[in-house]
Amino acid sequence: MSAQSPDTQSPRPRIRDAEATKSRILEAAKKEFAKNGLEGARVDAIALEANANKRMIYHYFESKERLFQTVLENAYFDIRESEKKLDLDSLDPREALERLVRFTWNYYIQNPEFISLVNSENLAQARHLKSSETVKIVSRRFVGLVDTILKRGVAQGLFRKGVDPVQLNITIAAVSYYYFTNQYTGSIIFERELMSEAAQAERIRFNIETILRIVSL
Amino acid sequence: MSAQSPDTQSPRPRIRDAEATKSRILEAAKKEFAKNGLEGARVDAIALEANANKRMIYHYFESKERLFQTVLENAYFDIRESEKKLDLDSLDPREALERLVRFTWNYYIQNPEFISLVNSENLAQARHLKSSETVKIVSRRFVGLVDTILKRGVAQGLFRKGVDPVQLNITIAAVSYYYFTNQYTGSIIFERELMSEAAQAERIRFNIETILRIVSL
Amino acid sequence: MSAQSPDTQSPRPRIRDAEATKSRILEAAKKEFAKNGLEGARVDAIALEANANKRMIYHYFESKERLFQTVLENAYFDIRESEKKLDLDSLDPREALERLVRFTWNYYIQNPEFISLVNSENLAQARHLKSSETVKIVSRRFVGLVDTILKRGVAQGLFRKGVDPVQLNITIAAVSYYYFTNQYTGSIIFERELMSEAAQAERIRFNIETILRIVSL
Amino acid sequence: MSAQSPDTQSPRPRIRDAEATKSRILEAAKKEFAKNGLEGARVDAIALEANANKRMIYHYFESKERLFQTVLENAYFDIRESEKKLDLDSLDPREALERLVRFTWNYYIQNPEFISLVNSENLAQARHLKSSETVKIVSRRFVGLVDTILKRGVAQGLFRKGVDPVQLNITIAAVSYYYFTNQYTGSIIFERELMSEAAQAERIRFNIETILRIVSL
DNA sequence: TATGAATGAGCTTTCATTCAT
DNA sequence: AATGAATGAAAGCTCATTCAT
Repeated sequence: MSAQSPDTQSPRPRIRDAEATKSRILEAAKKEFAKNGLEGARVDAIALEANANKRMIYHYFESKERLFQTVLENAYFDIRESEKKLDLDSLDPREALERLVRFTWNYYIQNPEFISLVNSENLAQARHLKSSETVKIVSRRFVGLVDTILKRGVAQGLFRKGVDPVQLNITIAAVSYYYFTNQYTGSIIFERELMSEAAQAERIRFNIETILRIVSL
Repeated sequence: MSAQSPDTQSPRPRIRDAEATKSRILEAAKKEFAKNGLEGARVDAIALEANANKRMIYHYFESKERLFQTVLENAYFDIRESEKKLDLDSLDPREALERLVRFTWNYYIQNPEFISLVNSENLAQARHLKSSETVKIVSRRFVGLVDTILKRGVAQGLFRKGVDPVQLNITIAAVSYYYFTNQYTGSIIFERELMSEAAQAERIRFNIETILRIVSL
Repeated sequence: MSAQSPDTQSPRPRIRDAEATKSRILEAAKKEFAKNGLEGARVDAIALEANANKRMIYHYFESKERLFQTVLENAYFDIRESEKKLDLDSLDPREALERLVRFTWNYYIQNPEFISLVNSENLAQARHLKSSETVKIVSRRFVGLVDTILKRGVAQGLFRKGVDPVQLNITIAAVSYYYFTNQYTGSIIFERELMSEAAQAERIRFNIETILRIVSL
Repeated sequence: MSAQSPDTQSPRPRIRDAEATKSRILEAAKKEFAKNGLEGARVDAIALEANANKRMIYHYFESKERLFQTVLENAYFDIRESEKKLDLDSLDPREALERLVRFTWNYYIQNPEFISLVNSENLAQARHLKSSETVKIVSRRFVGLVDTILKRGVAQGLFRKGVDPVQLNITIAAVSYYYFTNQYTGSIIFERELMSEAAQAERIRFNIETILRIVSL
């Protein structure tokens, strides 16, 4: 049981490292919540996957609900951090939009938990996000992104006037998000494999076309 | 919904009417599953709401999982039935698309459970839909709808060629669906009331514009 | 459901025949109780197997417990009736014993439920038999059987004196009964197929030998 | 039975001792299964009797069925352990057989659950034993016991040749086992008190006689 | 006589959480 | 910091039995 000698190299470090334990728990929790939803997730499963003790979860995160909140906040924080690195201001407005659409798509691909977590939070009517200051702060920055691109496009005579940046923002998310979140039912309804490489490439192209047509003169 | 006479709210329908009981259970289950997800839904709560006995649920539907499947099949059946009544073929292709976008929006408004159920099913990786023949059959009809409109539009020189009807179909759903399913987190992220009458009207307009621009020459 | 027209010949007679229904229920109950024990037996399963309505069971037999009692009484009645037909008094005492041993064996083979029912009743500490007059009456006759054979054997100088007929009776039953009731665990413990034709023949021979040795001079 | 000190009956053993808890559960389960059978046994009753939490039962034993399996394996293990201590090889073959018959009898008297558990397992068609390696191993040793005695008896000119040790083994068990398992119905059928001290002594004598007559020249 | 609908009590099992060390 | 033992509440589900026709 406790046969770890302290100085030999252990494959899975039981070293008393609070930060490491916390982050292992968070990683495991993200997976479990994404896979099974808030209600479906099992604290036991998280502890097992995190190679941690169940008691630790309560020690660090107080409750399952709070753990979910932390996972969710981190998820929002991460996506906003990634967006910051896009450097859209240096690009031609049309290319900036295209890059943003591609980025959104790729982010969902590489972080499939994100969508699932957001769905869970919406099922819970965003009750965890409501009390989260962090999320509100990082979100503000993000909404400004599209607004800037639109204004630059209009100034350069490339885009039409009057496009609401929030509506556009929502639509950029929607055309990718929906495709992923509904991939399982969609594959059945449309009797088509929606997640093959080819199908994905086609969808990205379609989405870029859609967004550019929205802003075009 | 059910055959209750409207002015006498029967306190305890001990009437021995299997069909009525079944449909009360289904109605209650739809609500509960929509509100709390598949895992979060409580069989007790369904029985209570249906003014039925828990035992009856198992008698008629075998298990919670099967009950969910039935609810889901009915939901798909209902939306497809409503679409059938749209009579789009008699309209100008542009008007037909507009009506379809509006219909989709209104259906989600009037049947908020639909989105929630579909989300739950996707969390479950569509395992209930997979074994459902009913859904596959009713879906086939529906996919043809947009295809017909597109072809008519192209023939009349109103729409460009080469628009994939499945992609368009998905996009029509996406721009409405996403708005609803993410209304709670969205309201926080965008710091804007997304479900007010005005906000809704604006979104519908934006969506119609989006869809028409996709097909325009 | 109730589409039986009264005058056409129906494959499974739904004719209102109380005796037939009762006996179908009894037959089904015997099987179910034998297979699953008193607790393990399911009233539903009995009704299904009997091609009868569950309500009928309660109509005719009052409760599951009383149904079990009736089944058990019948089982005892049947075995005693069969024994009566053996006509042992006309045989040589040794042959009479042999026939009795063979009969016991064969009865268990042909009525495997008997053993199982008796086991169930013993688990219930014979609480159903206690109140049964029928069983006490038919049993009395039976105990006399062996006593008569023994006396005849002693009189003819074939058997030794002083063998207790009750002990012998018990032993005759024991050497067969145990073999059957423990056939499943026995096959594992002894790593031997106990129920093959050859194994059975061998056991019968051994049992006859055992019983005859008990009484021999 | 367990490690409770004899004079202080501890009202609520909240001691955090996994082994003790497990063995209390096993002891209680043995009683409950013996009394009510596999189906009739109540997990609640076991928890109560074990002075443990119902949750602990599932923690340690996974399911009611597995708990039964463990109880059963232990029961077989215990009887075989006791037999090992008999030291039959040092005795005269006839005395060895007598001792074995007496031992069997006494073991059933002192461990009345054993018979009941075995009966339950046979009702279940030995499905728990099938997957138990432990039982198969301990059984092998036991079967050799009688074989050795028989061979020694034949070598010394005391027993006849050709007696199958397995048949003898079964018969030794049968004449005691049947008496106990059928004590309740037997007392009614034979209208005789079968479990009095005198009745028992008489039965033991009869059984020893029976077994010795089987092997005698 | 016969039946399908309905039920309350209670079953096994699961879960998030807390206790003791 | 870390852990295994323990628990109350409640979940899904099953059962013998009764009701209404």
